[in-house]
Amino acid sequence: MLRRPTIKDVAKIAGVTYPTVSRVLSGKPYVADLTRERVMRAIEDLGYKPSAAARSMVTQRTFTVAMLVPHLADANFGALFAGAEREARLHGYSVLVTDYDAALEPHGLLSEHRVDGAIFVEPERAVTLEPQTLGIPSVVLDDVPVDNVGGGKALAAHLHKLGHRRVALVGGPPDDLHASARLEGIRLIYADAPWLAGDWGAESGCHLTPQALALGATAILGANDFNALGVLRALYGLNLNVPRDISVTGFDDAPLARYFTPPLTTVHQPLEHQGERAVRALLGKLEGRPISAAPTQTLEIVIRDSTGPPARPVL
Amino acid sequence: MLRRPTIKDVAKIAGVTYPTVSRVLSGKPYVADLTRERVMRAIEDLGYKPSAAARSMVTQRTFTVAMLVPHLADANFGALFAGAEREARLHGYSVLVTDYDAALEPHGLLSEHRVDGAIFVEPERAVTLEPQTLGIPSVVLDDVPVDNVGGGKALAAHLHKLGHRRVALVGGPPDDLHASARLEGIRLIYADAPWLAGDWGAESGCHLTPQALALGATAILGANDFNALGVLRALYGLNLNVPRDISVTGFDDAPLARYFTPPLTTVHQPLEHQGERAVRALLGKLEGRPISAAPTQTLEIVIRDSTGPPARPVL
DNA sequence: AACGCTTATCTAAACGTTTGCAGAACCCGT
DNA sequence: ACGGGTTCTGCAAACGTTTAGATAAGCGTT
Repeated sequence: MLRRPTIKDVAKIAGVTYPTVSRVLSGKPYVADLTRERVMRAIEDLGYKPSAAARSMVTQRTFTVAMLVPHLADANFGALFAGAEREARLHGYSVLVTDYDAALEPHGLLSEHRVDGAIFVEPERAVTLEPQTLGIPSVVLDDVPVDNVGGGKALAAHLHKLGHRRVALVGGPPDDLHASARLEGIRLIYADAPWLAGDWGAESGCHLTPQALALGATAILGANDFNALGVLRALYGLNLNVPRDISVTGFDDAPLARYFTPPLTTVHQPLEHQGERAVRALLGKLEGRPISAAPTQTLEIVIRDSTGPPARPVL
Repeated sequence: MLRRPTIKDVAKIAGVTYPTVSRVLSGKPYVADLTRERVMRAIEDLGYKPSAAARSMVTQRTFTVAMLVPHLADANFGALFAGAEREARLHGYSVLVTDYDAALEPHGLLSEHRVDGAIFVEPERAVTLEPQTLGIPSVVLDDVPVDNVGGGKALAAHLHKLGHRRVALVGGPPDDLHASARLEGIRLIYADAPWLAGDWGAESGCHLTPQALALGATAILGANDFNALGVLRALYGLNLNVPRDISVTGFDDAPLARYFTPPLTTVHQPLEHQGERAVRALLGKLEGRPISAAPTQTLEIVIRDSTGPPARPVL
């Protein structure tokens, strides 16, 4: 294998000049049917594939957007990507996933005009480099806002109706916007609900559980489903039954949540839809379309087996 | 904003010609210290970022490799990516993650010389398009083989020692190589162990559990941790206690596995390491280095609380 | 038979880099 | 003063496309 075939090789075989081939490839009008056919054949025969690099040299576009996730390691962004990918494809774009940190490296995605725009999955990081540092348009997932407050409230209301009088929020980084919003919603019902912050991992939920119990909580709300899993784990270790002795809830409705022991009551996050909308917003920016502020999306609570009446009902 | 600064703009400001700037950027020798300094300053001032497209036009390389995962949606490849990314960065490459299907689209990663090589995470798909269809070097994750057979055997041996006489493998696609290898290992101990195949999801483990029970199994081996989670869920629904009434094992040691109820006995998969080695193998191919066949890597069993002696010991 | 339209193709310039080669300037020993 | 190294910098070609503008051919009107 010496060299990859170029548009010129195709042209030579088809007996035309190379701009004609270009026209065929981009589906431009004014190409004779016969010519088009010959060109197609040549392309096929040679196994020619256009060079994205050359194309984007002249068009100054890559038709690619980046999706920056916090740590790629643990994330839960599968559905998010699926939605984003589909929407992007619909408009002739493709989506690349990377780590924040990797993307910012000297040769990273964002540093060398490799993508036309970026989607930041976590708002916190985005702001610190948003202004002009980042030379390309970007959107934060939260530009498509979801009603975390409402979700928290729904969960709290559910527990309150079951008879719980004292609950605690466990997990989530102390300065995180989502976690804070969820707490805010909870406090709409339980004004003095304590928050034992940590991070988004199961470990966090696990080791904070004893404290929540010590605070007298009869229901523990995980800041997300993984936190909740940790809580479940700790409770199991303490020989406490869920939901008989204590109730637990999560947040996000991860695909696995319905398989926890017991299946987790949580709030469903329409991640796929969010990914789709984020892409739509980004492409809007890219093509200079005015972006209408997206309406906040309400979140549905999904009740499973991890919640029930408290052990000793107050009434 | 009219135009992004180019190497020529930098050159003008620094008072040199643009090839000199190029030399500075690529750290070539023979650049006067003073000149280098002036150029650096200009780059800084302008906020200049090189164009990857232009660069790869002339070098014919992108210094980027793709990591193709099955469905990106559900996958468990976080650690894998982390390892790959680190190793790649070490050699000046970056890693992009995408979906098989997306990558093969007309404008996908693989179709337009956007990457120098590809890593296929699942062997099955890779072979179907390996030969010359795919115009670039690629490696399959299994080029860095792990001892699935040994892992299965270790699990089986552990159960056997606990006193189990009848076990069943649950989940995993019927034609999957990994799943088959795991079964093979199990049958080294339990020659007639049945396999109730499905897919890799929790759902699969969940609805196949009753059948496994009907077969008289006192221990159920999930083909992976998610399958095992489904099994745990089903058992919970059946009011059976793990491990008192029945034992359960997984495979892979997903980060979450230690937080299952009860914490899952499983086999640890060194994903990070595998990602690292896959990249090393790929870069080897890219740079024409001879690739030494990697030795099969042994897998460690990790024993947690989901396994114990059978309910009615045979002896 | 010359005219204008439409349709099809070609010519040439441009995109932003890297790199081989050819100078230019300097320093050294003669 | 002169040739012969170094060390630095400029010139020009090349990479594979897209796209405006020029040209050519075909055809229906006058």
